[in-house]
Amino acid sequence: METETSREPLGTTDEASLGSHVRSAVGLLYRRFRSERPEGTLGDTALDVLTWLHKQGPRTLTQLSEDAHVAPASMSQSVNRLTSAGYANRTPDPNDRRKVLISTTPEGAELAIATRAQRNTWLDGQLQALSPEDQHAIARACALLTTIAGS
Amino acid sequence: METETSREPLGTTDEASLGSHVRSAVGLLYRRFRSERPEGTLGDTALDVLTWLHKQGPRTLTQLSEDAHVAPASMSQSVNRLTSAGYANRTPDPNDRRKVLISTTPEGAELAIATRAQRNTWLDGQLQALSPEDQHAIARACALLTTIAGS
DNA sequence: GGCCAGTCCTTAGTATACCTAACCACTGAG
DNA sequence: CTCAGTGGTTAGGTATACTAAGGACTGGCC
Repeated sequence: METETSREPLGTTDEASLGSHVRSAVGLLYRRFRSERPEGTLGDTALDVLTWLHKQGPRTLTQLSEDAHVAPASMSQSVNRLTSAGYANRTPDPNDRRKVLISTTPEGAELAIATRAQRNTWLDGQLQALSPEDQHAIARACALLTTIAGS
Repeated sequence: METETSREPLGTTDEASLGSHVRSAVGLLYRRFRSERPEGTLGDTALDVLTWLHKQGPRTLTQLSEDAHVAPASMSQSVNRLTSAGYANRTPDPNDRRKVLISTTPEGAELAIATRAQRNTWLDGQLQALSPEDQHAIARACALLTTIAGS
């Protein structure tokens, strides 16, 4: 199975490094995912936030902004959209009232699950058509790249 | 869902499908890449366009919009930014004057190469620290996912 | 007690990038 | 020459991000 290695062994080709491929693939996928989004629904960031909250429980705004790699002010806006749509709540932290704990409402949790499932239908279908080895490669790449993104 | 390969090392929960992991990794990487962007420079889309033009030669606006999976109107705006910055030209197609051929200027081509190299420094550094197998997995995943995104 | 630096969050203003809808400009068929 | 279809553009709106500026609270120090 050296067929793929011969294509891109990192840095052999002039400018087409592995990083370039990763970057363009990410851009393409991101736009593709966005185009799947039905109108009138939450954006990708807002939905991600909802999912994190659902999985990890209440988080402070700063924690969320670090999770998403965005500035706190940006996250505050995203949370605004969620709260004004009734999908999340802000609760002052009783121990440190500078902090605000953000949590999902029941509707928010439900929406997070439902929307993710719906949006992943197409992608999962495509992925399941791949060979187990290919799926494994993708799973591995995701884990690796997630780590890199968080570093 | 239960028929997934048992070596799935990612989430243990049933809802954490491979598609979910791909999606969240893509979102994370996208935001990470964006945060690397120095201010006053071109956005990701504009830069991608410049790179495609450099590699493939002149393209019509509709072709570009299909490449990027965006609406023609959106691409028109992105091209506007490029042309007003002097990095691309619009040329009416002599055979069909409804069409507009978009091409890079020399400055645009140069910028595309330079900026990509600069932006990929960090990512390539991270990637080269990985084992060859991991790099291979990522290269394979990129190829697979690029195909999926384009389908 | 009261002051003050630092932390956490918010609001305001700006920019990128995407969308739909509406609208020209041109082509090719009749 | 009219008209339907194609290719592009502009207008208006949304989502997301940033920086800058400020309010609210905490904890240490006088």
